Formats: sequence, C-alpha cells, structure tokens
Amino acid sequence: MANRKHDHENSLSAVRGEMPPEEDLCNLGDLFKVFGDTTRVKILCSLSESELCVCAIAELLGMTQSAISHQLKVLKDARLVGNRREGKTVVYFLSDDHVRTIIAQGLEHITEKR
Amino acid sequence: MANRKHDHENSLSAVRGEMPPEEDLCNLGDLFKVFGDTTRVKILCSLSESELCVCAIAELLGMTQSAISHQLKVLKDARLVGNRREGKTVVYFLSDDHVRTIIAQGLEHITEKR
DNA sequence: CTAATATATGAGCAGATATTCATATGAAGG
DNA sequence: CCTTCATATGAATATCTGCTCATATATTAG
Repeated sequence: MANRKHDHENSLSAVRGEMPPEEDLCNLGDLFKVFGDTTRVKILCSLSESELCVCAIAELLGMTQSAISHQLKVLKDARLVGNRREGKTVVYFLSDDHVRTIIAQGLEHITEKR
Repeated sequence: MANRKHDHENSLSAVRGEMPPEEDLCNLGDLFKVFGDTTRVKILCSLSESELCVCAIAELLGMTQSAISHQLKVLKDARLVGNRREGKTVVYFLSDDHVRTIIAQGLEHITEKR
C-alpha cells in the first residue's frame, strides 16, 4: 500500500463511485449561481405568479429597466425564462415548472428554520 | 388614476400580493449563492454519500486543504453542514436532508434537458 | 516539553459580477 | 419619415469571491 500520512482510500473509492460526473457538477453549480442573486430570485418569483413585460418587472422591483434587462438575459441564457414580443413590449415567462419547484424547495428550507 | 406611459397596476398589485416577503427573497438568494459554486457543490455531493474529514475531501477533489477549509466554513455558516472533532481530524457531514433534496432537484433539472 | 499531523484563518490578489450610463434597435402612431 | 415608447446591449466601475500563501491553533505521540 501507500505510505501516506493518513489514508482515506477505503472511504474515498466508495464516494468516488457515487459522485455524478464532473460536467454535471459544474453545470449544477452554474445553475444555482443563476438562482444565487436576489434580483434574479425576485424576477423568478414574479414570473412564477404571472408573465410580465420588462418594464412591469422593473416597476415591481423598483429597479431600472436596464438592470432588469441584463438579468433577464442571464435568466434566458440559462433557459430559466422565455419571452415573446407583443407589439412594443416583450413578455417574459418561466420556461419550466422545474424553476417553480426549485424556488419552492429553497423557500421551504429557509422558512423551516425559523 | 395615474398618467403613466404604460400602466401595469392591474397585473402588478396581484403579483405583489403573492410575493414572499423581501427578507425571505434575500435569504433565498443567499442560500442559492452557497450552492452556486462548483467546489461547494462537489463537497456537498461528497458529504451526501458519506461523512468525511477535511483532508479526505481535499484529496477527493484534488484541491488544497486550505481551499477546502475555507469553503467548509462558508457551508457551515450557511448551516448546510455540521462537523465534529474526532481526535486530530474534524469530520464534516450534511446538517440536513433538505440539502440532499435541493441538490437532487437541481441535478434532475440538469440531466432532464439532455 | 517537542515534533508531527490536521485544521482554521487572515491577508492579498486575480477574476467574476451587478449595476449604471449612454446608446442602439424595434415597433406603433401620426 | 419622424417621434415616442419599450427593450437590448456595450463599456466602465465598484464590489464581491475563491484561491494561494503564510501562519496560528489543536490534538496526539514520544
């Protein structure tokens, strides 16, 4: 065997076998990163109730249209929201019920420890 | 009524009523922020399989002990992991089954779109 | 006590990120 | 066309974040 200071091979090989592939873990981190911002969480929560155009979200959150547009782009790149043009405005909506579930799960975790 | 360029009060008041309180949304963002890092996701996945000491995690992930310790502190401050000393080593473990659920939910979302 | 191992932690830095500001694009009305 | 409203986007900036390096603390052995 090896002469390490402290051998973990027994436990590690078992854990290693059960770990999801590296790529999935990176994607998972990236996914949560998108959820990991108050502004984006607020946007997602809003859209969870109703589809909304950009300026409605901006008004709702009391933020500039530009800031919201930038974050909507992040959310869209992550495929968490979709959009469609309606005349002059662009309406955004959740692209997936999974998003609602993840938010709900997180909220449950938060509110449970209180 | 108001004379805005574009009135959203009808939709907005309804959405406003359903939004969780500001503080919860901030905490939610902070929670997901902790999940939003590949290293921490890997640590959580490892601990999801078995409790592990610091140097085992470091070895498993191929990272320095210091880097892992710093991230374990973040995870502990967020109450996602707990620890106990066992002689010279300190063993870390998931503090909550909720963590497992959130990770699983995220992984499901990832692997579904493939 | 001293040495060795395991972990924690502070300072510093390089890279990432959220907002602002200015400006571009796009749609509808006159 | 030209103007106005709605949205998108690039650049600049200030802040935050994750790692490294050096060092401190803690436990056990001798």
